[in-house]
Amino acid sequence: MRSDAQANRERVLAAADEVFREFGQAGSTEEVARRAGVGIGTVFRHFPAKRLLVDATIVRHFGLLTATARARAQAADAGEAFRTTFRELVSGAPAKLALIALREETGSTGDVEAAVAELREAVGAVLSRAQEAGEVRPDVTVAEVYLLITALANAPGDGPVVDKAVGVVLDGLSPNGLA
Amino acid sequence: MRSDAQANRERVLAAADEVFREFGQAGSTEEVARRAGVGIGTVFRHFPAKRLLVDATIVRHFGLLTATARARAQAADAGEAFRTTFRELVSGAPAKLALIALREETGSTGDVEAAVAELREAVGAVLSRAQEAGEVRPDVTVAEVYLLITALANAPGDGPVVDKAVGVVLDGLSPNGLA
DNA sequence: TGCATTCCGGAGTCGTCACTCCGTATGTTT
DNA sequence: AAACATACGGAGTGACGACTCCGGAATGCA
Repeated sequence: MRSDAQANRERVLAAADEVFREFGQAGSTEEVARRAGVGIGTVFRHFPAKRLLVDATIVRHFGLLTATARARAQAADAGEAFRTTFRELVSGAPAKLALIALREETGSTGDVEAAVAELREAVGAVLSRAQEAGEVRPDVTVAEVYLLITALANAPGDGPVVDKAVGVVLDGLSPNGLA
Repeated sequence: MRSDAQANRERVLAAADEVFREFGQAGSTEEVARRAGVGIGTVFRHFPAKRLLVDATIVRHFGLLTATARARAQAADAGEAFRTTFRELVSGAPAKLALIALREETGSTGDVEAAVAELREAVGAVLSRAQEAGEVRPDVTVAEVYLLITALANAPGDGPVVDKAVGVVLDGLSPNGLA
């Protein structure tokens, strides 16, 4: 692979991440090309169909999220690790991911499924540790936690309100919150 | 207004509700016409622009939700009223409302804002009563509750998982859950 | 029942977007 | 530096969707 090709591929992916996060699937390929500073032809050379571009963007994004979740898994305080991971995934470092919502509609190649599965697994690991440490109620499963994360991640609203809402949910997940 | 015109208007709105819930804003006007059993011309006669159709659909939908919320406000048990309303709005009778998400993107006429405000107000009433009865922690505001509802309403996932997640959130909202 | 008015239907228009094609440019190899 | 392979750019194509227009049907009133 030629060096300029590789560089362009990166730039396209970065631009796509930006555009899709802003407009969802409705974001046009042309806009992606414009922001990447390349011609449309180049975008299609790398990703022959729009879905492939979307999928690649999602995989890339989820890769980052999985990495941060895995990093937390090593922390000493299991409860704190869980809560931090939860917060990070909701509104955290790699920025808002309206992409999670996109996932649902994409017919998607297996890559996407795999990336999602990996993220779930990483979340599951952090969750299990926290539950074993008695920091999170034992009756919840990864499915529920993951659902709560995606729900909150896609929620519209101002920062402080979201933070507070997340706090409420975390209280509900704590062992004291057991009904 | 002629009687057939009024009947058609209803049918178009019902079809629009269905289509937009299924496809979001991407649902085509033609599909709405098809399901309503009328020609496209008729749809545009009643709603001269697509946004007006979307807005009218949202207003209609929110009207139903507000009505159910208000009905609950009279119930004897304030805590139970709150929890029931919460559940109803998340996954309840008038069906899933991906429409709430739509609201965010629509440039929207004032009607929509008004309908949303009314629903928030109704939720606020139920919430206040529950808080006064000591059934819901006093430090949460309507904004947060409303955000939690919209977040969960748009969450993808199977019924049981959603139910459980809602349960967790309600635990977090209970006075015991206070951190 | 007849007439005026309102409304309906759907073929046609215009713009947009995903995707193609190929002449030109850039990187790589010898 | 020449020659070859690989990429790039962006005008062009086809499909689709919002919206228009008007001939023909309902509807309601006298």
